[in-house]
Amino acid sequence: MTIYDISKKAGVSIATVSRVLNGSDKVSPATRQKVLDVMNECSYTPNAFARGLGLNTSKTIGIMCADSSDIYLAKAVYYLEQFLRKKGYDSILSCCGYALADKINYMNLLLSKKVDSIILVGSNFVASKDEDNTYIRETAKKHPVMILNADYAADNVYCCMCDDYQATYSATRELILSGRRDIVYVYNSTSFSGSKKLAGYMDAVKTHGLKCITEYISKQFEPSAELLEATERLKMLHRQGVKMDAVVASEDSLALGAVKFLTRIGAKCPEDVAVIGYNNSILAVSSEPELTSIDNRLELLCKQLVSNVVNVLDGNEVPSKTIFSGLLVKRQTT
Amino acid sequence: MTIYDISKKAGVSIATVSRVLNGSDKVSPATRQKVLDVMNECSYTPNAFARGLGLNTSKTIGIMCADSSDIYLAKAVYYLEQFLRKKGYDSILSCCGYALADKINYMNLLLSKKVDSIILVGSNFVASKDEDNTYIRETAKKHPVMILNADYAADNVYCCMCDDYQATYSATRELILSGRRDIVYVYNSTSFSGSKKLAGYMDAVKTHGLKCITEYISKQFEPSAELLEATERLKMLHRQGVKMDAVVASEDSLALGAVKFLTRIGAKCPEDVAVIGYNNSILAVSSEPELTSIDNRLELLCKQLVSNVVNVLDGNEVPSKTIFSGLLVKRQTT
DNA sequence: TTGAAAGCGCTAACAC
DNA sequence: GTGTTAGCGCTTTCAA
Repeated sequence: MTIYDISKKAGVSIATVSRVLNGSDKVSPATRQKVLDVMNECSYTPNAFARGLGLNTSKTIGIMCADSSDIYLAKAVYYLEQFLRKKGYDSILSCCGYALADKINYMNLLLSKKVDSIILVGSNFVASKDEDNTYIRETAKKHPVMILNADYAADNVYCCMCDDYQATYSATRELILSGRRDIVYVYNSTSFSGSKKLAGYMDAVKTHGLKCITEYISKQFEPSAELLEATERLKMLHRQGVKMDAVVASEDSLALGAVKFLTRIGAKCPEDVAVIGYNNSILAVSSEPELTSIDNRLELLCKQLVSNVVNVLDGNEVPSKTIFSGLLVKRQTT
Repeated sequence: MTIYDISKKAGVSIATVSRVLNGSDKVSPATRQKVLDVMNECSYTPNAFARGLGLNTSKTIGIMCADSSDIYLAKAVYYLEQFLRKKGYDSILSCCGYALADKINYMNLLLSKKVDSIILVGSNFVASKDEDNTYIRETAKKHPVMILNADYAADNVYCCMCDDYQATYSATRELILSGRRDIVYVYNSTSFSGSKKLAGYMDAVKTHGLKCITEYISKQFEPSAELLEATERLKMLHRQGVKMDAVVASEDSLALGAVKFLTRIGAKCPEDVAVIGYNNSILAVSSEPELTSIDNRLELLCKQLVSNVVNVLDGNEVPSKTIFSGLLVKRQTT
């Protein structure tokens, strides 16, 4: 069923059908209704290829993320898809892992599908060596690139992020002000936002004349493995006689690892040791005791980001960076 | 950069360029190389719209799920995307919620994008009233429909599922054989797989002359809310004097609710009460004690499903149903 | 082995 | 308000 069939049945030209299709106001109500009726009757749907071929736009946005099964990224993808759809855009998802070569590869694939823009979900897309970001700049020459949770300055690149530095700084400071002195920081990422969080912790601790105790746990495929690893590492620290009365973690899963560690050694949380996680995910609530966690406003970020893409594509002026503050959600571990 | 530009630069016709593009063997090696060189030099990528317009196929699969932020569904989407990409297909994601009207709506949107097939993730797509499944049958007339975790028999519909009935039956029976007598079942879904699980529990309990104690918790937007609700419900049951020495749950989150309940009332797990969850998600490991959980072989299911779509699209014969057995992963709560 | 040309379904500029 | 027509970039007969 094509525009030609409809035009024939309705006794009008294909141009008129097209006008009705695109809501042009240069069609008389009577004609419009006639065409609409025929369309309905035939349950006609326009062919996206033909339209795309002419317009060179697909009303489709490419979403790239390393791993959409990660609780946090999954939530981001979900919000993005929802908001985009409300604005009339479809989303093509591409999970590209953490390797640069794959990122480039998958990005090209997406581009060949004629997406109107690309959203990079997660700070792992921005490398510290700037030459590794060439693929972003290249793509941005043709299509706007939106980045969630990373800071990258380049033409036609727009970032939405949470102030992870400030959030971690404040949370750590709050622990200190409530009398904690030996605060361990457990983290699993050195990405842009990863290092911001780390810096927030370090500055807070140093400013108050305390010392940094950090444990780095390398990224593993299963987050549950990282959780268990965190438990083990803290146990080791404990065995070595390292004192601690608080743990701040860069992810809820790691914070749960800390809670598990405390249970294992029979320490009380929060009386003996306080724990703060990050992301305010379901893990925070599932824990016993429930986890105090930093909420980095994912929904807000996604909403803003989508509003930004749409604006950019409509040719409007859009800020190159949008920054929200994090929120400390207090529960039982502090 | 189009096929015309390339043909001009290479001094051949567009037909030849097209042949090279599609790996036809009716091109002389010399010509092929010449064309390939020009393509490389210009870093040419074919236009997906133009190709799609001619061929009426997009090498793209539509993935529909109610909510991709659900831990389980997110994982499924992830696996599907990965496996599809390996086979050269892209995925358009569509999160359509639980309302029938939206399902239909979003499915039409996907179809207008000319996806080659549609994958329905989760048994909530199959309604018990068969008239509500008309949209599936209609779509299947034109495109193969693949369903993950539900059983629906119709032309051109292919299902991959886990034997949820058997898995729950076996798990419950194992509890009974180890001496448990008062087994509570907590669930939050009456979808196809939801009712299979329920039936598995009920049959196991009845077969052994024990009585059913079930608690239904209605679906809520935040899984953490369901978790807390489970805790409350069990507390109420407990206050009413209902005896229980085991809890089987239809989801890990609900099982964690049970664990939380036990902690709250000071009961020991598994000594006083055993707990079994479902999905073997990260929640199972994050819990303290760690949760025994039924693994419903998601990765395997997704792999099989993708292999099935590809085969159907290639015109090969494919079984209409593929069923895997669940796996009880024993941890500390039993 | 190669080329010419028709056609896929739609949009938009232009003419009436 | 409505119709005619020229593309958009590719695949695929059909001829050569």
